[in-house]
Amino acid sequence: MSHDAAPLMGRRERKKQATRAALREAALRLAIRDGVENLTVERIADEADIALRTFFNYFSSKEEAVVATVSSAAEALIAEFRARPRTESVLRAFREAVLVILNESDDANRHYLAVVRLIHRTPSLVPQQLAVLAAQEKALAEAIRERVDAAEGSVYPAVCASAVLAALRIVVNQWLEPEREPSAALLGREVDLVIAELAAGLDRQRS
Amino acid sequence: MSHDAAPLMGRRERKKQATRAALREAALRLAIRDGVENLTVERIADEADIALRTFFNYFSSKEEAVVATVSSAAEALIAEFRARPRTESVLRAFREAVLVILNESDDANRHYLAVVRLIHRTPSLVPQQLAVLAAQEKALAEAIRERVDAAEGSVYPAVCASAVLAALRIVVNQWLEPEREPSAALLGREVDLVIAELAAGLDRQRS
DNA sequence: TGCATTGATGCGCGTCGTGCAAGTTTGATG
DNA sequence: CATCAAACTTGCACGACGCGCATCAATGCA
Repeated sequence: MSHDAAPLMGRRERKKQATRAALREAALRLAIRDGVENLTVERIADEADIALRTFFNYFSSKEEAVVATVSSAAEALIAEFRARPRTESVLRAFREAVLVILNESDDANRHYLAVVRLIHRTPSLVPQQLAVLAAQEKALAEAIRERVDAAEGSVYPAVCASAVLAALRIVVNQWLEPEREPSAALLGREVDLVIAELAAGLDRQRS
Repeated sequence: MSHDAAPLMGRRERKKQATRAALREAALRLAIRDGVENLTVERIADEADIALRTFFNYFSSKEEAVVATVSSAAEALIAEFRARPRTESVLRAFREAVLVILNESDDANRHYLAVVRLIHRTPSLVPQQLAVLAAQEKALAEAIRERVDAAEGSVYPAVCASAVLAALRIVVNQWLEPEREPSAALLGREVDLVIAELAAGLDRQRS
């Protein structure tokens, strides 16, 4: 998406990013292979050929390293959301952003799905995932606030951001609940449905 | 609300509850006094006069013990929600349940506010809080599903539960952002506003 | 080339979290 | 009431964790 900008960062910054990425990928690979419970920081550091102590300069726990991928995905999603034309409403823009991300199917995307699957079978990672999402909620809320030009004290941006991310998370989780093909089309339909619900309002009565 | 039922639990279960409560309250007290970072499991165990090893029979980390109070509060809220008459719509019933809980102002309530304040000034606890909320989301989603008699595969209950809990969390957080009186009335008004937004739908355009 | 900044690494220490094997309390049974 | 099994508490030990600190190496700049 936005990497290897030549003189944007010097050798220093590039090496940092490389180290971080190496640790992130090593953590994910080992976590998938052996399970998070049979995973030590030392193994991750060895796999990435980084000193044990250095690991903690980048991540404060192995869980953080494993889940770091979803942070990247969320950032990409929010960037896409910001890039949508201002004529689109909030939910519309979000829907389009999700579909764009889904149809990219590059490395980041596959890594993201791998992490989500891993989290799905490793409940102990859920807190970490939620922590990452919560951090991104702030960013998304700010983007929403700008889009609708809401007042400072309004709770709408925060609530909308939270609801929308939660809805996406729920749909994705349900989507990989049974054994399914990685049918992006089906997931896209589910996204449309849930966004329609958010738009229509969440109140209901016994039918 | 529903305690000390005489022969509902034998001495065994009662002692377990007492131990758990003692640890929970000791953890909260020390965390408020010294800050979560200057807090060790050993100190908590000593304060509650429980063996260090025994602590881990109840909680797997000090954070879990500190945040355990919000779990109780959420359970009480959901129980109240379930008790609302079925003629009330989902959001209406939730609003009433929140107001009932807010106006109780018993010990549990004060403890809950204390925990929220603590989390508010201790970002490292947010993941734990979200984990607890996520666990309760399932219960609330099930309650919502029963209320509206939704189908099994529907995402509405989960999305609604998540959105509603997130909205409540956001409102409470914003409510204790500046120095305010513990004015339950003001909080009640904010709850009404945010629930009205959820009911009206979350889509918006630049005005 | 010399120098200041910043990251990488090794070391040490206190804490964490848990398996294991006792000892103790509880509730049930005859 | 005596006895027993299940469940809970506790101490012990051990590996892993997370970080402060000092040191070395790499980088960017004048």
